[in-house]
Amino acid sequence: MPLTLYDTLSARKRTFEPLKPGHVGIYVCGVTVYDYVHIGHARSATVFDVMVRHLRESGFIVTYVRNITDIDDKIIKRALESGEETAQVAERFIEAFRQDMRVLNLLPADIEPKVSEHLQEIYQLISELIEKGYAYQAEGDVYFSVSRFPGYGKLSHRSLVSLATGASGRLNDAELERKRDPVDFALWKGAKPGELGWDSPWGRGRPGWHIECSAMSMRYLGETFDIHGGGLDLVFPHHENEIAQSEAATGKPFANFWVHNGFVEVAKQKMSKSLGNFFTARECYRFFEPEALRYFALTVHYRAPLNLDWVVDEAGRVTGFPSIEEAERRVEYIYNTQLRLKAVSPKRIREDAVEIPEEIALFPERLAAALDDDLNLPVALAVTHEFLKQVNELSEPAGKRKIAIARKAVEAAENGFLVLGRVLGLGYDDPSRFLSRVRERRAKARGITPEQIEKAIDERIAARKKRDFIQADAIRSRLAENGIELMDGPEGTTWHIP
RNA sequence: GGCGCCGUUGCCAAGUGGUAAGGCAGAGGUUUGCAAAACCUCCAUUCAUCGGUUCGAAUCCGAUCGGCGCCUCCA
Repeated sequence: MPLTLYDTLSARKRTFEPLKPGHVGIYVCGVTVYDYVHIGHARSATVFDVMVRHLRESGFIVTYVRNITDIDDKIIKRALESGEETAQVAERFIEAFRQDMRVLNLLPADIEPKVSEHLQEIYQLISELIEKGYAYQAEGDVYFSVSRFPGYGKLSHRSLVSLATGASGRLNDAELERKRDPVDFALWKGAKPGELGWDSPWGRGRPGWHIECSAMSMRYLGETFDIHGGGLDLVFPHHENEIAQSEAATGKPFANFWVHNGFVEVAKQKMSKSLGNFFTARECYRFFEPEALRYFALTVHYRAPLNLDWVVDEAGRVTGFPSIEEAERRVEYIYNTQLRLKAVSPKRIREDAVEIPEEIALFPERLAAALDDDLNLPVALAVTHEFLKQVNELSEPAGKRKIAIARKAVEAAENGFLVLGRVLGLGYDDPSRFLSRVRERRAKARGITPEQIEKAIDERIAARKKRDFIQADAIRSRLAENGIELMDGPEGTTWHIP
């Protein structure tokens, strides 16, 4: 079944068809590198990561471009504050950005263009717009003349009239004076003496905010490409302006599909840097695994708001994120299920048995079907859960259920885990390593060392051997008081902290 | 003010014309020395409210109430 995606431009779900059969070009607006990635960026990146993974799993050859904006007023401001060079600030946060993406198991983009390396493309695009009469110089600035582009407003579905009323009164007089129309936007901003700048045909300055995405996307994906993505807050003005610039220059449609993800919300409000209500991803990892954040990002539809909650202690310090911790328990379930499958006794596996539970056999196609439906992430998790449940059913330790299971079923389950890791990017780590990392972090948070727990377990094992269950239970309840749960299995006793 | 989105069980969350997925919490059971984990069963005649269209609506239309987003830097 074909992929459908909600397209902001046409304001409806459309069947996705690539411009070039078998190939997909996708451009996602990345970040401006003046600070660390926050939970909202992580969500956005995860959504598009799953989109790319799903497209690849569906057989498309995908060119995934995610830009880095490394020339921007905020970076300049930041550099001024820290006394660094602008490029240093950018470099520092680019490195941090890449690391943050990596720990979230986000596929690297095929091309990660930086503005600072594409000035030539930007000059050329601006020149073309000036030549065609869509842009004009005003002192050292160059502006795009919005009224010259008839389609302006088609992405954000608003009229020029309504925009004009909103724009006037918000701009400073100096800027307003240079603009022929308040809604016009800068393609090139002239640098004041001493300000950071690059020499251009219009003098020293720096590119306006939107032009880089037009220049770089066209450079790598062509004048018209398949999918352009980003956060909902980029619809206007960023993407609206990109369309205007690009289509004015080429006379061709810019992107075929516009896909926008919803926000992470904090107390029902959008998480954003300007509101200051954000948590950076990296500062939260002492409370949960990055993979938990990834799972959390998949629990709601990509266009819907994702509500973040947290708890604080009396001093007002953050002590946890309940929803993400719940997501982490779900990730633990994935890994525990993997371990149970591995622990199935070979004696139970029969070559001649043929029965494969359909939740296992059909998991890959059900997952694909969920994602084909406008990337329905919660349904993808639901079918994943049904798959995992059935794998657990299959893996019930021998001794409890001595029923033979088909080798084909085991293989289908193993394949299911590969698909899960490949498409949703979940359960890709070494199960034991992941699980012990989680429980050791939780033990540490409770001020207990794994050694102390192991020691208590050894004592309990000795008591159990003597069938001294009173003593054994006493040890167990003492641990339970500290939140530690023991599991007695055929392989011995393990512990975990829920 | 303009444009747009949302309101589903105790909580989270799918479903967008054919009679309510999934998770958490809760209840019962299988298993266990007892537990935990795992699995099984149960858990919304009802989808903010009120009207309308339809054989049929959570899903379409209108009104009302409530929440949010964009219109300015923002994933």
